[in-house]
Amino acid sequence: MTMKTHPSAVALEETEAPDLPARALDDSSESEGEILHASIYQELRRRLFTGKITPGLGLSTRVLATELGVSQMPVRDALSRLAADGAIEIRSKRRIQVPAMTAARFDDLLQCRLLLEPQAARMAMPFIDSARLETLKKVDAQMDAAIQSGDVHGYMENNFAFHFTMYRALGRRTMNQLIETLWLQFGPYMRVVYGRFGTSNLVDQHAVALRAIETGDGEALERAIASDIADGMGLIGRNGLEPA
Amino acid sequence: MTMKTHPSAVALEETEAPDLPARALDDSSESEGEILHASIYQELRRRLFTGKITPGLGLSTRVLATELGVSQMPVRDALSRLAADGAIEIRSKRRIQVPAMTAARFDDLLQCRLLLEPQAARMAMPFIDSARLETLKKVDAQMDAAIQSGDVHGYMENNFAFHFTMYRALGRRTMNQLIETLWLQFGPYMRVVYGRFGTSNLVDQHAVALRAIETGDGEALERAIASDIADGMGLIGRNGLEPA
DNA sequence: GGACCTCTTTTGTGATCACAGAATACTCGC
DNA sequence: GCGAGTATTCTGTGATCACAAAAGAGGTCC
Repeated sequence: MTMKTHPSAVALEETEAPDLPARALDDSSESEGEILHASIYQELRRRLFTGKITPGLGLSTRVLATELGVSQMPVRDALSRLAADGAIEIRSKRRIQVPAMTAARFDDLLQCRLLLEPQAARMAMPFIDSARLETLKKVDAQMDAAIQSGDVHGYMENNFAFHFTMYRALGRRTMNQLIETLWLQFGPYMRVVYGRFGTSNLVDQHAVALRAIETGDGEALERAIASDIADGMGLIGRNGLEPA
Repeated sequence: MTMKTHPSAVALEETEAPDLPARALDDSSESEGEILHASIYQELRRRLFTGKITPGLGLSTRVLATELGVSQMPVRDALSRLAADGAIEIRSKRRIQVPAMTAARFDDLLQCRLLLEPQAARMAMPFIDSARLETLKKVDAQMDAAIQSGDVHGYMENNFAFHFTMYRALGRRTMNQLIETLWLQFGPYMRVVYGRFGTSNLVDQHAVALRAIETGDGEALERAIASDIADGMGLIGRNGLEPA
């Protein structure tokens, strides 16, 4: 409706989680700020990672387009990519939505996370310099604060930042891509569960991980991340999932 | 150029590897034959899996569109999805191409494969019924024949069929998605290497895997798949990669 | 008063057009 | 003959239009 040629100014925030000091190497940055559909893709990813988009929520190309001030086209492109990631479901001529979580899918995601992330953390450890370690500590502190105050969104953002600050220290593009795919899929669901049950039951395995990094104990880090995943998602699994 | 309204008939072959008797459960089938861009997505995936699209090859929306008899739009959608999978690179206003393989990326892919596929095979083993086992044997025989006759394309198709007949027996959508992402990325490259060095050096670890399945030895199957991956890609790695 | 049918609205999908930038081909000058 | 600069072609990107199908709302009939 009445937006002729290239609106140019799109109110998109940064493509990453907030206050990550230096974006990790590799990463699909380059100069994507100029390409509209790429910006929108990153923006929607961010919303999924941090649970701003909840499952069952109906997404619409036109609605998103007007909301972001662009035409359908770049939104379509972005949604296509997200569909390829498995983050959203585009059912033919019907509605676009975040797929519902089932017990089977949850187990699937959990297993994949346990297969990839502990190993990724262990491999990344040698590349975590003091700067990154400081970042991790700061993020962890912010996450603790969020847990204390019951700030679900803050918790998820900092949890995301913590994990990917580690993984991205390793330059492995494909491995990060796989892990991101997983987060894209369970992110929306975690938000729902945390919103329903609060963050008070969350235990902070990150402290153990930090100690492991400081002492250079790769195996301990691997175990800590595995526990972190199993604990967090185990809590969700018990509470949030109806028997499928 | 002169193709007005919906050409309808698109010369797309099946979305899967050829002569897989029953398409595995789960799988993104539904009724996607009707959606154009989904068909094209599957077609391009097939070409990537089996190495029909080689790295460095320039892809163009318009060229592909006219080749397939459709407009740019569905091709664009399909390419967007493939870009999300990491299978192709869309560099802004430049050209779309299959990313070049580097030693680092190769190691990355290899490591990811070793992390996921042996486990996937092991978990899938209980679900490999006699029908699937027969399929595996047949595919393996065809693969051997392809190796003997130096038929690179036949080898790759049957190798693909062998692995995914196993993985898809397990219904894990996300895990399969991750593995498919990996194959999409190294598929084009394998084709080049095999084409350059022939298939004569290939050893057939599949026979060991088949025996493990028949005897119900999960650990042996896991080891066999790991060896299969390491052998095959190790051969490539030594021969095909220039020092990056 | 409730179930069924119909009409309207909204949706994703595909096609076409327009534009800016990159890559290639071509030409001119040295 | 060759290199540099220019012009043309081709590219992806974004916008707009058109259409069929699905969902929702409304009314009607029993």
